[in-house]
Amino acid sequence: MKKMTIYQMAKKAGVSIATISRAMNPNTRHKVSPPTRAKIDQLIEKHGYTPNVAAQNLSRASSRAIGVLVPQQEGLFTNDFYARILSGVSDALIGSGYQFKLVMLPVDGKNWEQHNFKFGEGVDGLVVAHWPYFFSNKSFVKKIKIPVAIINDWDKGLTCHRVSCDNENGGSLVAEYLLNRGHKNIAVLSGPKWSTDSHSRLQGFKDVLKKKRVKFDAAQVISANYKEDEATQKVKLFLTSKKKTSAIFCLNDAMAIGAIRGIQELGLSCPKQVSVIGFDDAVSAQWHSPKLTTVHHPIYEMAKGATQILLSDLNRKNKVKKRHYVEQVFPVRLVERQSVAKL
Amino acid sequence: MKKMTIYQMAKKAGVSIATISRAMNPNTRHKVSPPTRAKIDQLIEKHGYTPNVAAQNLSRASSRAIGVLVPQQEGLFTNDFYARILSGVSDALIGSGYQFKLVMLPVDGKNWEQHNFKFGEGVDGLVVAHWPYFFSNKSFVKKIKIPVAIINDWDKGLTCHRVSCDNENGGSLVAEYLLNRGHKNIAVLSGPKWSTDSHSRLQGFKDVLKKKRVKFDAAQVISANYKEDEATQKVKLFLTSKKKTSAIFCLNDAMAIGAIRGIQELGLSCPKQVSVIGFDDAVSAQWHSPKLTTVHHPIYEMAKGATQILLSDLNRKNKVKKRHYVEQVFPVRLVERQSVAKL
DNA sequence: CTGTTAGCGCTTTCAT
DNA sequence: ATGAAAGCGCTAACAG
Repeated sequence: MKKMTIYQMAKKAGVSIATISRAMNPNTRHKVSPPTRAKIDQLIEKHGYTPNVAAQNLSRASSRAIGVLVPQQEGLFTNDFYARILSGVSDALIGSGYQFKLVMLPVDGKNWEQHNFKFGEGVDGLVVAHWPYFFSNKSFVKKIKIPVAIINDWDKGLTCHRVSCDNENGGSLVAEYLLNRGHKNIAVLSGPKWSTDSHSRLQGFKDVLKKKRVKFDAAQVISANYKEDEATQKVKLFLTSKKKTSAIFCLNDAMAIGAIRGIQELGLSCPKQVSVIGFDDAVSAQWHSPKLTTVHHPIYEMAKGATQILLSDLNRKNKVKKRHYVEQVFPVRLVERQSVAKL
Repeated sequence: MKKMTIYQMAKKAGVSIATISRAMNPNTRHKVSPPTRAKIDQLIEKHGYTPNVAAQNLSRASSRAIGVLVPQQEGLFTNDFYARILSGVSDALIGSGYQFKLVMLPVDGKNWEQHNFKFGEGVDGLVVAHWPYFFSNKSFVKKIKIPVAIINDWDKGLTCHRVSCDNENGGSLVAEYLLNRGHKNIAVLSGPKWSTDSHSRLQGFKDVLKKKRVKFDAAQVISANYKEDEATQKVKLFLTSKKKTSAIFCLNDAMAIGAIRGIQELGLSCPKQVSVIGFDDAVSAQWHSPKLTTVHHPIYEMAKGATQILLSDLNRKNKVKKRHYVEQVFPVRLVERQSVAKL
């Protein structure tokens, strides 16, 4: 049983295709007389007619879909962060009439040029959550002809919407919290050098220390890579040389988990002997022992916000108003659990 | 800067639109002479031309996208199960040339008829992971004109592809494991009556008990609803009346977590006094204390398998071969952790 | 309220 | 190797 076309339906109903079209579209449905409407409805039901979406899209010059650009990676959504992003986007889409399309792009830089053309990929707008791609292709934002909203606090001055979170304040909150609990000798497990988030967090952290006149030198930052295992190793190494450290600020939760393991493998207790504080508030953070004190990253809200911004841009498009790019910064908050001791 | 059309590109290149089209398409690209190809490539690059996807889809009568039908629910993908489904689908799609489209449908039965027409929603095939919808609309499988793969072991005899897991064997594994560890007085926290998975698991469980001549009566099954909180309540109630229970088989992990809490709130120890075993192997299961012994549910593999089946169906479509529906059953395995004691 | 008709931008024979 | 032209199925003016 092949799909029916609007022409076939029109013939069966004894009306023109325009009438069928009107009857099918919520906005024009009232323009069809009740009797005709009823007849058409019945026919539609009987034959299970559904309009050809491609034809509609072509005719309307819109796909009524927004895309989410993510890295093409095995098991991507078992990554809590991406799962939260998808939830944010899909929640924002509820009731909007827009569909949700995943646009996956490889993470390695190879052949990205080939993929560029994919940006037209049948979406009216794009939420970008693809770090690697972004970094080597900032200019794509200029090339792409549809509205874009980027999730993160990279460059200013991009011709697109941007949502980010207050990483700097997050770092400050950590510093204040640790200081208040009596910690003076704090080590930092940094993120990869390319991570602007990591830099901002560290900056906010240092600013508070400086303001409070707590000395902090480069030797206290352990350069790491956001990975759990590496954190374990580096922490063990660090702790065996520098005895004085009473707390470690990990620039993400994965490393915090790793750090705790490192501490425990050294036969030390967390938080009794060494406290750990993370950043992100990954779901697993609340289950590990000790439960991780960390800074909540509003990634869900950011994704939702990015989508909403996109949607209102799309709605505004018909109007004459000139486009402007919105930037939204979401607040972070410290979540106190059990991995930081009071000295 | 508006999007260019193939006509504008053709004019600039001094060739016909057919030539542009050929140059853009991998399959026909070799039919264009190298010089022309080069010129076109350069022009495309210069103007950032990308074909209009809707037009392509209409012309090709294919969207090169597969859809995943999921319930429209806030925070859906923070649910581990759905996250794993998405990962499975997107992993299967890597390199396939197909895009991934989320089709979200409300969970309450209202207006589902209105949504029916959405099934044409611009996808070439559909992976169904929408329990509520399925149950009230089994017939949609007949109406829909594209290949469908359903994730679960509902009805046999549906005209679509189906993947499931060996729930019954899962139940058997649990029974054997518990029996081997010396448990005789086992309670069961059942799932909602509509859950065929739950029934199958229980069936497999009972079969083993019967075979081993361990008596089991209806009073030992606590009817519950897959919810954590309810499990806590029911377990506390049950345990205060029936003292003999040494182990509880929970038909999903959420309830297992709840059950453990119930046990602990009663001042009892799990697994020392009461053992608990779950089903699903949710990510959180490995972090709770005690770490949950459970049956691993291959939902990721199922989603991936469903997608692969769909893709090969789609590829086969051109050929003359008659369609046939494939059914694939994935094995489960027991994951031993710390929530079951040896008596 | 309903029908006619001109696109929408591309793919794909069929010629040449 | 290239071009001309016929759709693909629908929407939206426009006319009545």
